[in-house]
Amino acid sequence: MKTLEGVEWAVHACAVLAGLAPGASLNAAALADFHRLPAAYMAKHLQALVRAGVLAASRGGRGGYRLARRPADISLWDIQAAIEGSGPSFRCQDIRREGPCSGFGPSELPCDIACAFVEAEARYRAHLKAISVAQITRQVGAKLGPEGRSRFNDWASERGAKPA
Amino acid sequence: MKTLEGVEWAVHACAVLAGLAPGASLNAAALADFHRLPAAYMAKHLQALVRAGVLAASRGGRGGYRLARRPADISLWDIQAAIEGSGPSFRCQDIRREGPCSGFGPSELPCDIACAFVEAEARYRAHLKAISVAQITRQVGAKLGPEGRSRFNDWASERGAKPA
DNA sequence: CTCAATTCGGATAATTTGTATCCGCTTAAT
DNA sequence: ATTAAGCGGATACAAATTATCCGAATTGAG
Repeated sequence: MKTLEGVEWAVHACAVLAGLAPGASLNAAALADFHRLPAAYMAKHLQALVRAGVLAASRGGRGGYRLARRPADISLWDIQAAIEGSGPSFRCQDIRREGPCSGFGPSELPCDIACAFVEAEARYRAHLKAISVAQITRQVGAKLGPEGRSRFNDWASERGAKPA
Repeated sequence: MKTLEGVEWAVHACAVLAGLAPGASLNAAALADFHRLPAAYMAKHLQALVRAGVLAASRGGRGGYRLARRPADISLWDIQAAIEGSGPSFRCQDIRREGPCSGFGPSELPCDIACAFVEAEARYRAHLKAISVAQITRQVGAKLGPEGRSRFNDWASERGAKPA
């Protein structure tokens, strides 16, 4: 039950993109460098976000990554699912089917233990689904203050992306 | 974000113990054999449950594991925490501290991204905390039916544990 | 009271998973 | 044509998970 650190990277990357002008893009090297992360590995996560439909990529000179839809329509769950997969965390092995009591009671009925964990996960996901990248970017931007936001815009311009 | 399979084993083991007479115990070999699981590895998980105060162990001949408190007072979260630890799943690396915008805004304030994930985890845990081993055992027992419950009691007796 | 059987407990090995990098290929702008 | 950039696969490396073994402690019988 550990969240992969790639999820943290991916959310931060999406938050940066959401802080640019709508439709603006940055390449993998820039997104990695903003947080001083290894570019090669960050690129792999960005590819996963593209496969999941969270980001869109443009190849060739002056290419890069941009959000595939509006920041308000991208949830934290979308990002986590892109990196870790959307399958259940609790994978019921149905060990109840083995042993002296197997065969008693309808085996079609779901395992009560698995149900409990699946429901708990549903609540986890529901909370992340309710939080958008737009919200995150707004909160982070507010904490940065005017000077920090200005610094961010300068950085984006240097990297060839149009600031918000 | 994968739940360790040991959690499933541990919950099933606790559910079995909760189906016995109050205070009755079973050894690691018996608890593993009930679901046809490797005894040596099951024993390791049972030890973790003891360290967490969920189970109590007795050594020597006729020893074994028993619930450390009433089934109604043991939650699924207690068991998961015993196996996986109670620390947060999302471990914020504070990567926001690096890069061109570091130092802007009060660094003492928590990272909004980490907060969102921590809150989602809290909802996950809250649901598991609300479900007791007693509930699980009741549901599983109901599904087993009279014949299945009788089979379970016979098995427990063979293994030297007093049935409920 | 000793001895042997039993059982837990910690240390140890094997396997899988996650982390990270590199290279060839395709694509697009200049 | 040349350069910039993403894409996918192959490949090391590190860490966590899975699994097993052997010693220490306890009980009960003789």
